[in-house]
Order: sequence, then structure tokens, then C-alpha cells
Amino acid sequence: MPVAKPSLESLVRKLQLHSSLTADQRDALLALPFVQRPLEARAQLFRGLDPAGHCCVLLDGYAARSKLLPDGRRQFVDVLMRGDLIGIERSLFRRGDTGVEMLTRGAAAMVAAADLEAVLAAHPGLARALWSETLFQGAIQREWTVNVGRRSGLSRMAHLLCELGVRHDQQGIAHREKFNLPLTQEQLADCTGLTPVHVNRMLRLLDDYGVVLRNHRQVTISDWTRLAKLAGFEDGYLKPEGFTAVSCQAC
Amino acid sequence: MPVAKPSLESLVRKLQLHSSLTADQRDALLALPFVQRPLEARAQLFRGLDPAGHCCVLLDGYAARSKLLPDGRRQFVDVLMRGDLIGIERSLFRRGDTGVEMLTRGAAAMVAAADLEAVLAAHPGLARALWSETLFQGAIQREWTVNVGRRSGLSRMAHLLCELGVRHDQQGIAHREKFNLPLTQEQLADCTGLTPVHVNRMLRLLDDYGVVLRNHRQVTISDWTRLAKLAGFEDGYLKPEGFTAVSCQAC
DNA sequence: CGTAAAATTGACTGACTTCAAATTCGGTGG
DNA sequence: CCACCGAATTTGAAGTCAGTCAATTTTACG
Repeated sequence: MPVAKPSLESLVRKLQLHSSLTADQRDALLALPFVQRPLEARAQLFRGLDPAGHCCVLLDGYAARSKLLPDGRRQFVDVLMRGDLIGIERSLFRRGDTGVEMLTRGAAAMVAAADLEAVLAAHPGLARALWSETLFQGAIQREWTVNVGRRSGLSRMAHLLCELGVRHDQQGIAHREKFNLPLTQEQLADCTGLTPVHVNRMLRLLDDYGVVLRNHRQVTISDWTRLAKLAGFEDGYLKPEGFTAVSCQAC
Repeated sequence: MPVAKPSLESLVRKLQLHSSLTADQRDALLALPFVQRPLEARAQLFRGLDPAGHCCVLLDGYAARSKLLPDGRRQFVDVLMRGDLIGIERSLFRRGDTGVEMLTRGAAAMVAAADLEAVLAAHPGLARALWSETLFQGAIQREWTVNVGRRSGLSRMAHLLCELGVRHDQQGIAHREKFNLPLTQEQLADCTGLTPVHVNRMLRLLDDYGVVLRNHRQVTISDWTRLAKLAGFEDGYLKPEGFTAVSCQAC
């Protein structure tokens, strides 16, 4: 696996999807001290309710935010990929409410809360950009609620694939129609609120329809339009089009 | 209906659940200019993806954030009550992703984006408190995803009642075990991802178990412990215990 | 190359939905 | 205060989508 020279470039890219950063702000962010930590699959990035003295940026690999039920069942509430900022609620504000664990091996940049705090104090515009990022996370979260709440099994799978496709595309990780999907069917089940068996059947059905091919862990969407239709996918919630540029009179 | 002298007191109370505000910050917030707008049931507070020049604070009544599916089905992604801040993402950052409509009659304080912007620029600590509030909303949203994704119909209803109970309590609207629930069963269905018919049956079952009594639109929880157990309810995600006090070096 | 994990498939079960009809509630005008 | 009407609730019966259980095959990885 070719490891890029570790940097927070991917976080900058993500923030710039919705917030315009000045050169100063970008440089300050890139100058943040961090420790790169290699991570095995199943490694816990954050656990339970504990607060933490750091947050992290995922540099490589995939992770999931999850909640456990008393009976041991599990629901993923987000899939995290390169550039995603994880655990800011723990480092700046309070303890968290979800666990975060690696789905694959990868690496994360660990950023000390105090360092982040200092940069945000010096650059209020950055704080604004991160708040904006929090709001985008919220939009994704709401769509996940809709997905598991109101869509059929087939649509849920289709919708998840659409969302992950767009997010890969936005982060420059892969093309929307062809990307790596390193999740097991059990993990996909935890994303969609289905059982692993049913995930298998729905993937098979999408394949039979000729809409999505899945070899090993590579997804190839051969008919995006039809997939989006099956999913009821509207990409508006992922897109910042029409956003008001960050304007903070104190910045 | 006795209308309290309209003020943003309820918003202050909400923020103080998790953020410590200085007297200055509190006064600045309370001094925000706003227009009180009475609202009929079904009134749209925000619609579709449009950005807005304002946000609002719910002063009275109940509202729901919802998303519509292409086929007309609907999922609520949050229930909003007195003190809840609505539409900040539209006023400060970008267009929204969900519609917001009143479930009952009520009233909202409409705050112009420019006024809010000015107060936040003057009091960075307030921006921090609102960001924190955004993160709490995220925690609630994640729990909703878990609720519709992994819990049985009975548990979903039970969990919703627990959450609404605690939130009524926190906002000083009512006691945790006895509060007004002005939602129709159809609306409860849109909260839980069930059908109205099934909501009816689950409420009946909770009643038969002697856990929750529901007369007209008043909820009386006679056995909180058992209800929480049925729901798998853990109140941690609603509670700021152990939070790190807001500390912003620029404030 | 061998072993454990993951994927696949089939048969059966059950929770929730759908459809439809009857009853109750809540507000309004007489 | 009561009669009325639409909305909301309640109930029953039948259907279906997804879950459960269990066995087999394939894949991933040391």
C-alpha cells in the first residue's frame, strides 16, 4: 500500500468543499502538530463515553461510528474515510456518544486538543469551517435516519452505495462509479439496519439488475441513473452548492 | 393558552445545559432583536433546500424536521420543542437539507442572520456554545438512526417516549414522567419509521403492560425503569455530564 | 497450503404492513 | 348545551418483506 507523505491535506480538501479558507488559515491547519498512528483493522479509535485529549483525521483506511444495543446488536451511524475528522466533540466539548473503530487497516493523524484549540483561537474562520463541517455531518446523519427508517432493503443498499460513491468522488479517492468498498456484508448490514443474509440478497439483486457489479471488494456502478432511482438518491444533502461563503466579521 | 412574555430565555437555558455562559454572553443573546411570529399547525418554518436570511427559536408548540421520499412517504428526523434553535445551517452557512413544519400551533422568534452574525462575532464564546449545541443535535440524530435501524416497534416507541420525557424535563417544560404529547399517531409513525396502525398497537401494548398511560394527548409514564428497559434507553447521549467547560482563548 | 472468516443459498418463521371497516374524538355552528 | 362532521383512533384479517436457522462454498490471509 503506497503511503502518501502524511499530511492534513485531505482535511483541508474536505473543508474547502463547503468553506473558503484563506491561505493563512490553510497554512495554520497544515502546520498543526500531529502524530501519525498506523491502525489495524478493528482498532478502537474512540470508545464508549470517555472524553479524550485529542481528535484525529483519518489518513488512510475506513472506520465506522457505531452504537451498541444492550443485547449486543450494533448500528453503524456513519462510515468514515480519508479526510474525515473524528472525535472533535470529545476533544473540544465533552465526552462522545459513539464508539469509532477501524474497518480496515489504515492510519490516522492524532491531534492534541490543546493544539487544535490554539489554532482555532488564532483563526476564528477555521472554527467556523469546522462548525460548518459538523453541520454537513448532521445532514448525512439525517439521511441515514431516513434510509433505515423508510426505505426498502434494496433501496437502502442502493442509497448507501450512491452516498459512498459521491463521497469517494468528493474526496478524490476514487471515481463515483468505481471505488473500493472494503466492508464485509456484516458491516454493510450494520450500516443499513438489515441482516447480513439480506444484504447478500440485495447485492445479488442489484447485480442481477445489471446496475452494480461487485467483485471482491470493488464496486462498479454500471448504471448510475438507475441505481439512484432505485435508491431514491438525491445528492443535495452532500453538496454545498449555493452555500454562503464563510463570513466571520472577527476573522 | 397562556403566552409567556416572549424572550430567548429558553434558548439560554438550553445552551446552559452544556455550555457555561458569562453574564455578558447571556445578555448579548437575550438582547438579540427578533420578531415573534405566531404559527398555525402545519405551518412551514423552512422548506426544501432554500437558504434563508434568518433562523428561529421555537417559543411555543412543537415542530418536526422531516424529509420526504419521492413516493411521498415521510420520515421525521427530529421533534423540536420550546427552546430549540432551528435553521442555523441555513442562516449562517448554506441551504438546508430538511423541511421544518409545525405539528401544533405555537410561536417562534425569528432572528435575522445578520443580527446573529454580529453577536457571534462580538462573542466568540457564544459561537462555541452554538457549535456545541450542534454537536448535541448530532448525538440525538445518531440515536434516532439506531432507533429506527435496530430496535423493534415496541422498543422504538418506548425509546421515543423516554427521549421526549427527558427533553421536556431538561427544558423545564414538564416532568419526565408526565408530559404533553401533542403528536398524532401518524406523526409518531413518521418519527419511528413504523405505520400509524402499528404505532397504535405498540402504544396499546405499552398500556397493557401498565408502563405508559396515554389519555388524549397526555403521556403518563407509570414505570420509568421498566419503560427504559423495554426501550434500551441510555440517557448518556442527552446529558452533558463530564463535559469540558467551554474554554476559548479568544473569548 | 491450511484454516478461519466471509459469502452464498434454501427453507421456514414472524414482525410489521396493507387494506378496510367501525368507533371515538374534537372542534364548530346552531 | 347539543348536534354534527371530519379527523384521528381502534380493530380485524390477510399478505409480505425481511429475519432466523443451518448447511455449503468461496475467499482471504498467515
